[in-house]
Formats: sequence, structure tokens, C-alpha cells
Amino acid sequence: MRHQRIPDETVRRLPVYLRGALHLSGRGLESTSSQELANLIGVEPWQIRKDFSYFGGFGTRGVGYNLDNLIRHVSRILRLDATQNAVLVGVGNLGSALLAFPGFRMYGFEIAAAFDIDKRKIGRRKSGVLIEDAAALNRLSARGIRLGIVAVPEAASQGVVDTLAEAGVKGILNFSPRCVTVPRGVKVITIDIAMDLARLPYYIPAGRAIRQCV
Amino acid sequence: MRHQRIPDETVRRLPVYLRGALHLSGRGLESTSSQELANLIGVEPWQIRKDFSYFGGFGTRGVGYNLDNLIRHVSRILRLDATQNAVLVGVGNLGSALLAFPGFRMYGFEIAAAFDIDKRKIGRRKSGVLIEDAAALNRLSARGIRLGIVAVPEAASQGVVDTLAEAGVKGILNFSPRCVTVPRGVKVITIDIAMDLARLPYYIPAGRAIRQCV
DNA sequence: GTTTGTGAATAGTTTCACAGCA
DNA sequence: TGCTGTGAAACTATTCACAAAC
Repeated sequence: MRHQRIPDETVRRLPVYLRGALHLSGRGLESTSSQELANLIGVEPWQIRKDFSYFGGFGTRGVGYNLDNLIRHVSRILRLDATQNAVLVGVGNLGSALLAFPGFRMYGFEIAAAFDIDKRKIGRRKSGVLIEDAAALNRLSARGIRLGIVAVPEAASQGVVDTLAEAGVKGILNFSPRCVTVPRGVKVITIDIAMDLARLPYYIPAGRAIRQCV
Repeated sequence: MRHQRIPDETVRRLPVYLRGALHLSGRGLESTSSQELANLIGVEPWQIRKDFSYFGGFGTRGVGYNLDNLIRHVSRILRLDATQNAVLVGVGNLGSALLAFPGFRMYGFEIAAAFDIDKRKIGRRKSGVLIEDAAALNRLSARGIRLGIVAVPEAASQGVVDTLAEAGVKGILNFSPRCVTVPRGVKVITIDIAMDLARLPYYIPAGRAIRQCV
């Protein structure tokens, strides 16, 4: 049913399905089933079928899903069917790791520009990307980059986000643990590493571990 | 109502509230209201009150929340009231950034050990932490570390997770985009950076929110 | 026979509105 | 009066069971 609201949770899972499909396709498979894909990525088969059904379904009953077809459809929905250029702001420890991070390419992402305020870094290259002066960020708009990755200290994040938004960036992946305000039409996704670690102890039973009897 | 099931979403938000409370306390404030805290972190006041109500509520009607009291309660619930030692496995680009990452300390985390398989790194120090031989990971159990951070290449993650679980680690923050299997009693939280970026383009044409934190 | 696609049932979460207390 | 705490209502998401299609 194409004319239905898509649950946010479904959108969150689509990249997982895409990765699984790419993985199976890379192993030489031509097609898969909701059961096989579910086993691979650790969800339930009906969840996959339900999620796909919001977009009309990509499979063939009694047969399964053709992988090329599946990959094409999901990529299109996520708008990952063409290379997406991104700009990185903040080439510190985390930013440098992101420049070297191999995982972006699989989805068609390319870090096309990097900015920092540290004069010692400006003009150098990291992982093949030239580090430019963050003071020149406002001239970014000419390059038509619509995605930004923000890896600056907490205190600087709001300013960077403002500048990116003015430069035409429409989507921001924010690694700063600060709630940022953006204009309408700009979407922010925050990754807060410390916060994810912080809820881990909650789930761990208190006290010393009992010896495991297997 | 102390004897009620706590929603996962509530647990996910508790570290956000804790950070907000620590921030206000650091600014010298003695107390706050659900309204003030909500404005700071970008949620609605009733969400905060509802979440706190699952634990009986920490406030005073007509007055608000005493910050010390709030911080003490939330820290206790999350088991962050004593220093939590963690072990890092994989001191590559991302692992090194995590060693240098200042955000863990606020919640009382301490990276107490680091392991890698690269002979050139073993024996050296990064951000003050000695890098040990990953082959010796099985001797970790003597140190009583219950939290692990896994920042190894995708193909190695399951093996590392297995070894950590055998060594008594009960909670794992996993940066590998691979579904891992763990024994009962071990909790895994996965941070998949590329996947969070991958759902950003979906929202770009129709984006609308003004204040966003997640 | 097999596997998808989907309405209906169930479960979980957010939002509301106001009672309860300082 | 002001702000918290909370049951009830509204909303959202997951799970089920089976009809439909190959």
C-alpha cells in the first residue's frame, strides 16, 4: 500500500535490510527469502515482510525476493541510488576515524570535503581528503553538498550546524551530545556514543557473575 | 509505581535526563522543573514526568526537582553511581578516538584496558592506556571488568564478543555492523554509524522538525 | 508445496487532562 | 497559585494467522 504513512521504525530498519541484501548478493546469491534475510540480520521474517509491504512488496509469492530487485527498490526509497556527497566538520580524533571509516562507501556515501579550525591541520590531507579552513564553510553552498557530518566539540556544534544549514545542507549526522536547533527542512540524526554506553549497566544484573554451567 | 515494567524507551532517555541534570547542576542551579529540563534537552515536560513516575517520581509537587536528588536517583537506576571499568578491543582509528573521547567520564566510565592484535601497537600507550595483546584477552576475567567496547573489523567481531563473554563481560557496546550472538545474560548495544547516515537522505525532501535530538 | 503480503489482534509508547500536594 | 505524578485515551508498532500467488 503505497499511500500509507511509513513508520519511522520501518525506515530505521531499511538500511539493515539493504546491507543484508548486499551481503547475500556479494556471496553470489540471486535471490533470498524473508526467512534467510531475517536469520542473517537477526530480526523476524514477518517484520521484514510487513516493512516491505508498506512500499507495495518487492517479492514473488512462493519464491522469495530477487536480490537485485530488492537492492534497487530499497536503495531508491532511501535515495541511496546515486552517490551522496557529504561534508565533515571537525577533523579531531573522531573526525579522522570517520574519514578513514570504510563503512560509508557501501551505501554510496563519499566524504567530499573536510573542515577544521586548527591551522596546523588546514591544507593537509587525511585519508585523501583535503582539510579546509572552517572559516570558509559559508562558501560551501556552491558545491551542492546536502549532507553534513559534525564531529566538533559540544560547545561548537550549534554554530557549525547553523552554518551548514545556511550553506544548503539538508541532513546532518551529529556526534555532539548537545540538542541542536535547525531550520525547517533540515533533518538531524544524533549519535551519542557515551549515552549508548550509559544505558548498558542498567541491563546488567547486579553483583558478581555466577559461574556459567553449560 | 516501582513494581511496573519499565519501557525500554524510558531507559533510553534516562541518560539524556542525567546529562541535562548534570549540566544544570554544573551551572550552579540547585533545582529545576520538568519544563526547564525539557527545554534544555528537547523533549516534552510530560514525557520527563511520566518517565520519572515509573520509578516513583523524584520531585516535589509545586516546586520541582532538586538536582542533587535527581542526579543521585537516576545514577543509581542506571548503575552509574560507582565507576564502571570498561575494556576496549580494537585500537584502530575508531578505537583510538574512543580512548581519547572525553564523554565517557561524565557518566563515570573508565577505559581500564585496551587490546589489539597488531604487534606494533602492543606494549605502547594511547591516551594513557596500555595496549595489550588480544591473544591474552581470555586472562581478562581476573580483573573483574564487566563492560566491553568492541571496535574491530566486522569479520572479527563475533570472535571478540565470544571471548569477552567468556571472560565475564556482561555488557558490550559494539561498533561493528554485524549481528552478533551472545549467551544469555549478556547485553549488546550496537552503534552502526553508516546505517544512521544511510537513513538521512530519506528524510531530506520532506523534512520538517524544528528541534531535534534523535 | 512454498513464500509473500496484509488485515486484525496484541503490545507498547506517547499524550492528555487533571487530581494531589507544597 | 504552581508543578508534579498518574490513570485514561490516543497513537504507534509488533505479532499473528491466513488468504493470495507462484
